[in-house]
Amino acid sequence: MVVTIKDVARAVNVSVTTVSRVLNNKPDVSEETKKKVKEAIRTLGYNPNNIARGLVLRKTNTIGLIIPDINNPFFPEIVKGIERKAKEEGYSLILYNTDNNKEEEKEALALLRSKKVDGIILSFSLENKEILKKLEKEEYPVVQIDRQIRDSLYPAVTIDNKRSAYNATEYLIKQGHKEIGHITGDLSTETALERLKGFKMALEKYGIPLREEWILEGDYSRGSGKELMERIIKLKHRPTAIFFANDLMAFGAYETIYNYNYRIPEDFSIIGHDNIEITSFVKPGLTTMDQPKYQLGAIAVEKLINLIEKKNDFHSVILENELIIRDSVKAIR
Amino acid sequence: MVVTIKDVARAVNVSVTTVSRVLNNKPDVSEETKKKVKEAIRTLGYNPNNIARGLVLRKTNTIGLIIPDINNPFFPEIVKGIERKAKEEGYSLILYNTDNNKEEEKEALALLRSKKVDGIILSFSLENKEILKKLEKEEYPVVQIDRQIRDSLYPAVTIDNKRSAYNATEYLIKQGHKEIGHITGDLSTETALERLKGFKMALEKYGIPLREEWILEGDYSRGSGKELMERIIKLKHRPTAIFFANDLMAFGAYETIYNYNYRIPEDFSIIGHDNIEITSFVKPGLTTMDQPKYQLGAIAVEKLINLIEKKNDFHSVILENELIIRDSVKAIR
DNA sequence: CTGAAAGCGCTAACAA
DNA sequence: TTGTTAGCGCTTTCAG
Repeated sequence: MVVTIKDVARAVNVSVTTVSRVLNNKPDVSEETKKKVKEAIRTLGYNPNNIARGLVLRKTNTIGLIIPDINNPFFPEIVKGIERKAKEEGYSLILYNTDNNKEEEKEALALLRSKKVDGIILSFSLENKEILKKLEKEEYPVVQIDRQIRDSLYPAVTIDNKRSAYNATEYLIKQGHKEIGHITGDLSTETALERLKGFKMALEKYGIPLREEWILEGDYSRGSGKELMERIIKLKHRPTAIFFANDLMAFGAYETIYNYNYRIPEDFSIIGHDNIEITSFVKPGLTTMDQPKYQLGAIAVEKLINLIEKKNDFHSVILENELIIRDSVKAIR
Repeated sequence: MVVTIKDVARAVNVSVTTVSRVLNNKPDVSEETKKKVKEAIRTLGYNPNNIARGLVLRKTNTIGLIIPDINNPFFPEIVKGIERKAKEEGYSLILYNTDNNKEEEKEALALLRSKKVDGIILSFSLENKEILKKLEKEEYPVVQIDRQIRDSLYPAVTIDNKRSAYNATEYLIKQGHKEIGHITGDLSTETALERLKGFKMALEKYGIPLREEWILEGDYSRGSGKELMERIIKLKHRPTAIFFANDLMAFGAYETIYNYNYRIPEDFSIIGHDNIEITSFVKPGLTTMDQPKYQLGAIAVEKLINLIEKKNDFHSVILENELIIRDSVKAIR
């Protein structure tokens, strides 16, 4: 049988209130009883039932996390930042993986709510923006991470994706490329949309014509990078450089390129996005836009806790990110 | 204000009991009231409070997961298997990352228990075996994954690590290598110990002398692989092949080897362990022992649920795993 | 088919 | 400094 607060009260011959008081370090309890209670707690091996406590306090000290794909190396680092910070602040983490499925997103949300998590950090696709609107009305604490839905008032913790894509593309241009393609992310995410915009902006800025057949929609998966790269290789007229909306797709492209016996960067210059760890130990090293992943996670937790504590901090935060130059882009004249 | 079961009861003018009954699909409630109740639930936007339910039912439908490092690509796949299967079975997942810290392991356990999770899946270091013994006495449902503590009665879901290491080493030998090193994992884990045993067994079986200076203890991190490879390179007499206890350390070694301008596999043959996704897109592709990661996770959930449901299934399961041959091992005569 | 009452383990006024 | 009481939102006897 599991030991409850009653058992320890009985053991020491005090009321449960008193035990509760020492449990929560409240004042107004004599040193002596405090000592006795603590003793009993230890000998009985009492472990407080946080779920009962949660019921009365309306606080579970748990936050929910909904992410698209824990298998995409971009996310584990974010998760780590979230987990670490959350633990530090006394929160546990309930994790849901949606596989980019809109229905799963909804379900996860409902589940998390019925578990009465104190707040939720999520990375949603645009299709579920209505749901966020509803949550807003209830003032349910939510912070968006990586993927922002702009219609929502909920704060987001992201980088400036448009600018980041602009910088990536500009780098290609400054290396002398004039024929540049872009494999986008899943265009039902704001992130992919923004990166596409940034890409186009850069082309326009430098007066480089945009060719629709060089802009292909991927879904952030390695497989889609692989496939789409094949489409590009089969084109009669091919770009000399390609900006991939994430590193994983870029690696998919590596495979295809090698399969066709082409070389990087001699035949195709490749630039990625996210700077996931493996970019550095692939050959050639992938030039990419870094993202402060761990920080993204940690800051999201801070923002969420502010919301939970009614500090009404609805400002989004945009973190700086920089270009990491490695060896996958060739300078041409 | 959040809407409770009382609110819907009041709205339909029935008792909370009745509402509870339709919530849980119990019989003995007329079609008509059922309809009305459901209607009210929808219009009021009622979301059951699972935490209150958990209090009375003594069941949270939540399981805890304690893993060493979500950033090590080996784990996200496991987590995915766990998350998926858990969701399928109606459970949520609380995640704790320990960074291989023994104290964090303990804390996570205590926290999870006070959150009254129905069971726990964990990957622990040997140092905490006493704690597991204690849990056993309380019949707390626990399943071990990847890392097994043999003193514990709790079932483990793993591969046969000794055999796996044996096979890896044997492969090296059959490719003609006679001077073979081994970078172990953190030797406070059973997994690393077993792999070391398997390595030694293979050498012995084939009458190959074991050289202590070629056996170095790592900690499963890329950094340690990098460092230890450097130690090996600085040796006067160097092995021609090295078995790394996991792929991540092998990749660390790749770096060092390239930094010293050596080549793989010409100068060093490398074999890893785990077959994390990136092994295939690194050059040269890393030859390694596969692990059925997703399955490991899914099966652990099954076992845990059996335990939770008192099916008293304490048998460990050992999954098959195979050698994946790529290009990091050279055949020599 | 329906409801009243008790209780899950805990905290928080309020009294004493 | 301590205890009594009520109640968090729900399920479950037990009666009707």
